Amino acid sequence: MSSSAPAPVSNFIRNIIDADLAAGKYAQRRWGGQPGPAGTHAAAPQDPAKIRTRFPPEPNGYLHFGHAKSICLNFGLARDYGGACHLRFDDTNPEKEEREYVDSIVDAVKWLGFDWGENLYYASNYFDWMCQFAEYLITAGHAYVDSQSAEEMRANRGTLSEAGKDSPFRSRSVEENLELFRRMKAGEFPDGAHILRAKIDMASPNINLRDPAIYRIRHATHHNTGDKWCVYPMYTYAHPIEDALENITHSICTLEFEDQRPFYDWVLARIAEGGLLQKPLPQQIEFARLNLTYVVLSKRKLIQLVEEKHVDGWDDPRLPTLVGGRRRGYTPEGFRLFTDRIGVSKADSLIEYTVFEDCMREVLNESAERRIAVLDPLKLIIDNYPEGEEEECHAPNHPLKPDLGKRAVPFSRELWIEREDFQETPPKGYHRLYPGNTVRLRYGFVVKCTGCDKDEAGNVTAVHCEYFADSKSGTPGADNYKTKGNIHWVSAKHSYACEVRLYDRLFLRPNPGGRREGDAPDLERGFLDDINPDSKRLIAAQLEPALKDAQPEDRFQFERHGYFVADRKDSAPGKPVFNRTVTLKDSWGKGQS
RNA sequence: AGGGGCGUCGCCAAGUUGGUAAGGCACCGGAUUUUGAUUCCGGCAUUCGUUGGUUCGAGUCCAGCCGCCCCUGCCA
Repeated sequence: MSSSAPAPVSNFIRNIIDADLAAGKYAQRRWGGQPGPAGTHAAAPQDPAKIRTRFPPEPNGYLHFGHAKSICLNFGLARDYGGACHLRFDDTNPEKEEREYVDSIVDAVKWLGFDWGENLYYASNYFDWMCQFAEYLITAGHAYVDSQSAEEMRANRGTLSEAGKDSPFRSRSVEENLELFRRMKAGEFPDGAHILRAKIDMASPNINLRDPAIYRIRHATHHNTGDKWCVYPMYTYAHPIEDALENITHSICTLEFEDQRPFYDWVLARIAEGGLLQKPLPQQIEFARLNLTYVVLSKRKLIQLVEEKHVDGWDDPRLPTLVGGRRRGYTPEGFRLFTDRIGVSKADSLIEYTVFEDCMREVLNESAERRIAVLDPLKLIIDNYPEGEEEECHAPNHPLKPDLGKRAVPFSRELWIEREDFQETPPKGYHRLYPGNTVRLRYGFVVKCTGCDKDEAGNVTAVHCEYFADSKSGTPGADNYKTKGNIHWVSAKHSYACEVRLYDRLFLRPNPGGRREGDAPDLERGFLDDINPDSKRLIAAQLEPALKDAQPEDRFQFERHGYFVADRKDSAPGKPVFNRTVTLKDSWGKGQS
């Protein structure tokens, strides 16, 4: 929706699409309004979508930042080229997939700001066609039923450097294969008794072409098709068919599927030979998956973090899941900006986490209203301010957007200031509060520090100062006071204590579990070794009164601190709880306060 | 070991038919600034993993070498 999108930079995928479009590759392609084999599109009008891409998650887990890259990529291309992007659940394995995940995936994609319109599909709705195509392949001599055990199959597959051996069942007749496959389908055999395989080449240097499995027996209830089937297609067979049925033009996936592409093409070419699929056939394009420093993105590791309770569930704000990022306060705009900023290529890359954070800062700086919060409160007493008196100061809600107005913040004799804004003996270059120094209380008065109180242990318990009555911000002459320091505060009498969660990176090292300098050659480290024990800190902050009204997911900049969001789960009406999304940049070294 | 990929500034990443290295982030200066934030201006690869070759001319073509990633699930 937002218009100021910069011109997209060229990348290898856009180059392919540009060339395809220039060649008029899809000019004759038709779209029957629903996915289907050649016949369902034949008499239909031209496909209104210039290109079709798809985001095809398997509904067996939560989406993470890596998926966000893929989502933004696929939906972004469709948007830019006047195409369509389908949301398709790749639910070919009945044993691992659940309804709960499809709902969460739908939410996540919507939240990121994308719309698939009518194009929400399930691979499991194509099982009839996949099965017909399988029978066609058998009939054409391109597939056979193998009755070896899984172990035998593995043993006969060969190795990376040695050819495999043909299965003793490889030369069964078409009739026998058809008969067996139909009986498989009818439920006459137990799991694993037989398997349908593509007949390609057991000596292929590409292991994926050594007669890959295409249909296995699984007596299991499927979340969508129930007990209708007891044979299920393998991903490598199903995926190209799903793409073709849906008129996908560019099937974009990650690099590890590169070796699979010859089989992808083989499946489609064989079936198209039977006139069953519309041409041109979809093409698979592979890109490098997202890697981020200080983060783990593998499903296995994320599960472990959750199950072993190193974090508080899948939506823990420290997790790089989309639900976690959402609770953390990261924004959809930020994810989109990030995807654009890092680009897409085939080179393995490792993106610095700060790039991600900077994208969030950039978006939040523009959109978040400002508020005042004292995270580590220290009392400031203005000795020459009349006891019992109070007045209003006025703070702009957004320095970049005066039209957002100002709000009143109460001022009184005793304030809370940030503990780190006072130093009895200041380091060089420090220009906040220290005895003798003059500082402006942001949006309020200029004060001169006169000293501090301490307890027996020597800890500072309160700071004293005197204010200049004619220095109030916004009043004539206030600008005559020049101070280098400018600190925030809240009135002790009017502020309220609130739970704030200060989140920090979950891992202490850029490559969690990676080797460290000086490690013995045989030392194996786990990613859990690098967990940051201090990644979540709960504090009681003092907030300005206006913050009480914050609604779940309202985002603010707490001035001089960073961006915070009212937790969508733990906030109660009138009692929001805040999560720190990301700190402000700080060139003075405050960093992780 | 066989196959498939990748290697351009600290991190990403452009580089259509060979013509003499975009941009972003980071970083370093300087200006503005009631956030040590933001914004703004300026700087930042004689060099494209490496070695040779072809050419008037190569990041772009050829050959060799080096390094990294992926592939031996009835997972996706």
